[in-house]
Amino acid sequence: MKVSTKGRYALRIMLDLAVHDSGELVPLKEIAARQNITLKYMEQIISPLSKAGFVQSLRGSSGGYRLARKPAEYTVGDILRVLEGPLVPNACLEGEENTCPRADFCPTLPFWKGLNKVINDYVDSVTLEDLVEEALSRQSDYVI
Amino acid sequence: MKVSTKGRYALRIMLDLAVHDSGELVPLKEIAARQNITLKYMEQIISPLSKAGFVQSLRGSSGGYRLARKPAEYTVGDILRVLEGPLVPNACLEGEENTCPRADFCPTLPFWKGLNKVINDYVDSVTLEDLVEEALSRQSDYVI
DNA sequence: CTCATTCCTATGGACATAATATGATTATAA
DNA sequence: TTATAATCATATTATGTCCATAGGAATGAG
Repeated sequence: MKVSTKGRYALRIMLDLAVHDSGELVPLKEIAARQNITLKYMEQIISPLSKAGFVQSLRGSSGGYRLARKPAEYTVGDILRVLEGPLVPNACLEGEENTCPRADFCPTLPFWKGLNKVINDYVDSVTLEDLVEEALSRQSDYVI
Repeated sequence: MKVSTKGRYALRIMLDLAVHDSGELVPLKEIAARQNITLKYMEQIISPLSKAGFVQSLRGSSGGYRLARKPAEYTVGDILRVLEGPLVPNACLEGEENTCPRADFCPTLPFWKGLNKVINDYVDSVTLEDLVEEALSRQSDYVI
């Protein structure tokens, strides 16, 4: 019942990019230093975010990353799902089709659907901008 | 972000006991046959439930299990936590003390606390009795 | 070109999950 | 008492995921 480190780190990376968003590209090396995460591990985490179009990147010297949209336009759920896949508490809720043979009569299915809903409603109710405000109110030097 | 099979099976076992609660002891063999779970695996799952005082057991011939309380007196969260441990989405929320060195300034901590709250509020808002009603309304022969 | 940076892929250790298996212990029925 | 049927306790094994480390290829600016 845990979110993996990849999901949690993705959130920290996106938040770091949001807090340090000056329009300039931010090299991953800087984020790695601030967040105390190894560069090589961060590359694996930001790659899916880039492929999903959540960040813009430029290779080569003086390259780096920057947010593709405004912080208010990302929900935390959006970000977590890129790294975690669907945030479902039970495999029977995954996929379009009901593959579980018990679906038609399973008495616990409504419970799992309800849990799924409260989780996803919540993570989609918080935006990256909310976290930015939280970060600014908590620490003056923006070192997250 | 998944509940393990042990947690899900625990719920099905408790529900089976609730639906077939006639005051008599129910041998695990019967539940295993109805739920299509191997007896040996079920033994591992019901053992913590028994130690937690959720079910009463009697050994020997014509022994078995029975609920220790009324179905309305168990929340689904109670049952899941016996098998899963605390239902927290992030390790930093576990334990009494704040062991995470980032806790004092971490800008994502309030988000995780909020997620933790909606999850636990929900799982504790549904009781075993609610599932019994769901089961009876879904299938006439009570074979869950 | 040269250097910094993104991008791609592979590898491995640690740990958890999901079973399966074997047998010991206990209590009831006959 | 004896056989039976159930709980209880460990151990083993396969499988998979998580968390990271690593090496190198491609790219772009100066």
